[in-house]
Amino acid sequence: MVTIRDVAKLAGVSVATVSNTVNDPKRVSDELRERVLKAIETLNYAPRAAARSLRKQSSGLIGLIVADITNPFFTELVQAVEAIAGQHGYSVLLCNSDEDPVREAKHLQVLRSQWVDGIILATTGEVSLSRTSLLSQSRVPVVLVDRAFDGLGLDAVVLNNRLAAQQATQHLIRRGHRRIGLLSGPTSVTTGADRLTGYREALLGSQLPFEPDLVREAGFREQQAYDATVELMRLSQPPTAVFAANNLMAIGMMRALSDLGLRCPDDVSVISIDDFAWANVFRPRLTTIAQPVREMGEMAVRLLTDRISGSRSGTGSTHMLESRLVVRESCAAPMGVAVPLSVTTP
Amino acid sequence: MVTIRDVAKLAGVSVATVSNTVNDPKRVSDELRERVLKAIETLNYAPRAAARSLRKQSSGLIGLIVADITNPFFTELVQAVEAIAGQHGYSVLLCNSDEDPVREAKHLQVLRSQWVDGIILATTGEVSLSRTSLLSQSRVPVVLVDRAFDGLGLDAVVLNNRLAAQQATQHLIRRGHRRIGLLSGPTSVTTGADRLTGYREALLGSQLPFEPDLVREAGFREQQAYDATVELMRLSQPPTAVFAANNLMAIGMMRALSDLGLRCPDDVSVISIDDFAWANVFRPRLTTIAQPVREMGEMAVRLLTDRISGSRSGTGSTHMLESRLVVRESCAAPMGVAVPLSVTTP
DNA sequence: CAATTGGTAAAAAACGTTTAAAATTTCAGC
DNA sequence: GCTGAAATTTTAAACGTTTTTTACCAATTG
Repeated sequence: MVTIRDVAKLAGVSVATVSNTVNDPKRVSDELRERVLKAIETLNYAPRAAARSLRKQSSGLIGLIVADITNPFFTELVQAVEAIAGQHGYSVLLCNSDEDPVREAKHLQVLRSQWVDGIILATTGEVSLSRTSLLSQSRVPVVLVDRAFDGLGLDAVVLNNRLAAQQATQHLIRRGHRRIGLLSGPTSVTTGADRLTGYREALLGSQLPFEPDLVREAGFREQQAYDATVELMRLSQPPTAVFAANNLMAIGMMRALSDLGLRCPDDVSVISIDDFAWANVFRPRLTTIAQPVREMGEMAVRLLTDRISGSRSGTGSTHMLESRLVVRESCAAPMGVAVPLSVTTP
Repeated sequence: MVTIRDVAKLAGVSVATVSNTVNDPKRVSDELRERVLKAIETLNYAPRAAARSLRKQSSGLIGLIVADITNPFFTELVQAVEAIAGQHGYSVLLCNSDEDPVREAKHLQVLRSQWVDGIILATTGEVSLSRTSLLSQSRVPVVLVDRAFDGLGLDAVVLNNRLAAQQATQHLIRRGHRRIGLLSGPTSVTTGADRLTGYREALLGSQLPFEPDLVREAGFREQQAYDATVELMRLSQPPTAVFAANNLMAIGMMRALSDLGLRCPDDVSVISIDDFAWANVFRPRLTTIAQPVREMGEMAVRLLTDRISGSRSGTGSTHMLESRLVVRESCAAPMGVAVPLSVTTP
């Protein structure tokens, strides 16, 4: 184990000089800096983060808690956050709550004792538990991502979920659909509730009735969406199109349709929120509402580092990013309905 | 900021007693322990990891470096490692090298200065650079995963890649194929080289000729596989089946086939290494060779914690896990060839 | 009854840095 | 050459734990 003392001894200077050459090289004369650098090189010295952060009262770590790392949305978020945090000189401590509020709370405890400099949190939404530990825990800056909640004055970066859901629903309406199903997320989390709202607003805007029977809560999960799709399609009057509120549910739905012997988009059209790299390897290629995932990660990191540096303070605000419609092949006109010309070449 | 001193003061004991009740409760009398615990509770005290690890010479952190986190194989590996490391009381510092040896080396530097207790490394294979920094860096235990390399005596947990490639190739052969293409990974990494070897062995075992023209190096990347597929299919005698050496290349291939107007499995059969959650949402559902990803993560963590605790020592060894054939729909008999009965109902 | 033992608690010494304060050197201006 | 200021370097004091050493007290033993 090579410490700063060893370097100092070899270079024939004090430890303070070594520390200075590492942290603020211009404070030390050319000659000594030269000697110190050489000593560091030959000893292959690296300062010990634990000692440094003890003294500096900051760890150089940020915590990232995601709800489900196997969800491509979060995977891409993790990728972006890790890359951008790295550019800012931070390493990231990754936590995966697996949609479990208890695990989320535990992770928060760990992050607290690690004294991370900040936390980016995609909460499970069951905030009762985590909220308290969040609050009680010292002044660690927290930025929410994907899923917001009010009342704590935290910064948040989220999709404009209402508009996104409107976009999706309107796309189906423009294609001529009148009975549009919804695979909804849990309304206890903002992403679930807002997307439901957007769906209703779109219907309303086109003077279409809202039929509760066509809406199924499937918890953002694939298997639940599979089951819900089966139910929907067995209605006496099944929907001619379905809007899935996230990627996992879209996949569950596709699987169900295929097992039911229904063809997409011939028998039923599908659109969903969340684009992902392989959406166009599916058959049919999925029409989706894309989220600017990378920008979300980027913004979250920037908000967080600004909080950490103190250049940002006061109560936080919610930052909304806009979605983008990606038209592929999974939406067609319902059987027997002529498609308006304007839509045939999107 | 509440420190151990504050707790000690409130409980009316020395700091040593507080430390003992936290770390080794049975060393302190019931009465004092009671008082201390209460004080900790009311102050909501959490020991500071930096101070603790400075003194204990261990950080409770393990570093995990993956080559490409958006690759579902690595995503699942990350999930497994994070979960299991958590059970062992470790948090994981996630690093994504993006198949870039330079980034990998940088990450290793960071992990070194963070003094992680151990590292799980899926190396990019370009070891020249990372190898040196690995060697020079102190005695941090390292476990390689997915991709091994010899000469450093490190523990490694990998797939039995030769056998896996044999399985894949033989499956195609049994279906009646005689001209089988290979989308290969770079032979500079073990996974690439071994899977190529397995492919050749399978051909040899069935007295089929090895035709270099049917083998394309596509760097484990989707786009390169796309291009390679186009080339393959434009040969005067194109293959009737192709074995893609990983998931990403299988996807690139499917995309290319579709763009070429070729149907799978009617015109060309496809099999690949790496199963993933959505392989059966693709059309056709992909026949794959599944890796026991979760077990690999589990074993890697166990090897690492054993090294850390010192219960394992000496030069490391390579642990091979076996693959499993998952038959779905992407492999059929070549046109005009009768399929042996034994394979029609796999 | 003195001496030893055993158990519990407190005091104090690390751990390896950074940084404020003190000391030394350098150097310009007179 | 002297003075004071500026630049550079060193000394020493933190940072918050854990752990070794020391102190204390009671009980047991010779």
